[in-house]
Amino acid sequence: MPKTKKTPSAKVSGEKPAKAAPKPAATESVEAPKPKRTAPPPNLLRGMKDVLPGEQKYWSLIRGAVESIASGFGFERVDTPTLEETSLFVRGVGKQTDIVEKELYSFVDQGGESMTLRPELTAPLARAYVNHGMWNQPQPIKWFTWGRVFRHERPQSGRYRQFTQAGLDVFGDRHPVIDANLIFAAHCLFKELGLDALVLVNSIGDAPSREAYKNELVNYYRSKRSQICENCKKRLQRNPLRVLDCKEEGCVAVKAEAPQIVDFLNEESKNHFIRVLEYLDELEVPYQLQPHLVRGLDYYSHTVFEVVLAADAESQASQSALAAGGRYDGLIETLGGTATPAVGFSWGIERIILALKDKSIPVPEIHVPDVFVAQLGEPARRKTLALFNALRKDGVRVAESFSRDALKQQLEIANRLGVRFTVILGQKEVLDGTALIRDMDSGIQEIVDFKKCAIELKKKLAQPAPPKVTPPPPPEPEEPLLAEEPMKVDEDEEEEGEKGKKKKDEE
RNA sequence: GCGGCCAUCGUUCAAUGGUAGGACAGCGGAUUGUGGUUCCGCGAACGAGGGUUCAAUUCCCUCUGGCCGCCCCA
Repeated sequence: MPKTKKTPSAKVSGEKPAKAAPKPAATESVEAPKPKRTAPPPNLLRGMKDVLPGEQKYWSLIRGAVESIASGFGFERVDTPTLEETSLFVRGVGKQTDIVEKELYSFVDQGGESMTLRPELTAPLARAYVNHGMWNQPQPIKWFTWGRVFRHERPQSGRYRQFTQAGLDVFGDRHPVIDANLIFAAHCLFKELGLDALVLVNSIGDAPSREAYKNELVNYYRSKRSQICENCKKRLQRNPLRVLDCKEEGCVAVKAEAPQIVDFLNEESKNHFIRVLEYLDELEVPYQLQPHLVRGLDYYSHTVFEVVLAADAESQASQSALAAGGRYDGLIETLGGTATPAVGFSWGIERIILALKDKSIPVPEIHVPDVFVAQLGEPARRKTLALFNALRKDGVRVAESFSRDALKQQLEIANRLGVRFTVILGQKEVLDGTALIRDMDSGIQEIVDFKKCAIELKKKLAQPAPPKVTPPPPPEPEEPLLAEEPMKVDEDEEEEGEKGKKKKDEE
């Protein structure tokens, strides 16, 4: 059975048969050209992502969890503008940092002012604290914020140019218990989401301690100069702490013997750190000391931490931090406020979503309607319109397909949506002043008074849904852990399949 | 910013220097007002621009975008 019958006329005339038309249209004119695109569609900007409806369940799950943690721990929501004066980040985050040096989305507006799409949430929050004289309020100030941030980096998975952070920050309290409880809050989210997470923690002390350590570190690395990479030699001059992040073989070896900052903390800094760890023990937060953990932003002091998946703790994966933060006691003063201690962190929402997907954590669907209203015929359609709105106002999650005529299609949609009940209104029901309530699971239909329809439905919905007898089909088979299987076998098989098909076609 | 790999219907996977094929999803049918199964049909793609060629989706270059590593970071 040949798939395409070529009409002789088409062959003779040499015209392009516009695909294999089911009806022989040989005599018809074929000139109707394929509709051509007038202009290529605009592209999504590099490193940006659309969040389509299918993704929303992740966002709403995390948003809900984050909000409940924030309010549970006593944080109040604050939203700052996406756009800030460029100088805020130069002063706050630090001129020397990569974020400010090469990743800023900055531009000059029509008024000639240099402004920047915020690359992080902490500096704007600190600015708000200063601008509104928050030190006049009872301390500590505990703020929760959620927003998009922008960094012009080379995108890859877990790294976008626009991404979302949610942050918790405490201003005006230097007590170590604050640090510990905040770390606990950061970890809480992962626990609630079912992700096995681990806190990596370190202290970089106060400024004098840090200076002393930097000197010693530089001295040590200079003594090993022959063993370290070119990059690290540069780093020693520019930003010495960064050498500890280097993954070059030689540098890793040198790092193993390198002095650790804890040994350079002055009494006060050390004491603070020890007490943070004690409180973490008390809170039973799974943490790991990382003597070489440093942060890239200038404003950090004392406690610094990251939250990673327990599975990633060893692998040192570069995009593995799902949340990170620390203490920044000097920032408020740097921005012109009265010296105010502060500590905070941010969750990286996109990375958490990736982790959720990666671990195949089940995420509840959103927007699942309970009831579908179906209609047959124009009079019924009119009544359905009103019924739909009555149910909606009553708080019933209800769906429709007003424009369809065939009941069959409407039931198909109702089925796909997964509603528990479908209300059917037809010619007959309209005349009788009744409605049909169909239980989509059992297929049992009940005739009810149209006016009592809403009440009846609410009564039914109040009862718990019976457990589904047929379990949903198992999700896609797990990817084989061993991906070393040679693929050639499959190819051969497919080739044979192709041949077989061709043979059939020839017959 | 640097290096490597890649780019085909909405998704996914093919094939090809000369008509781009399947699967899934979508849409529409299988007689009057009943979904989940089945059967049939339809619409749907070579990222953009240049070059080589009689002819480019295929070869070459540039751009754009994606993935991975580095820098750095959530």
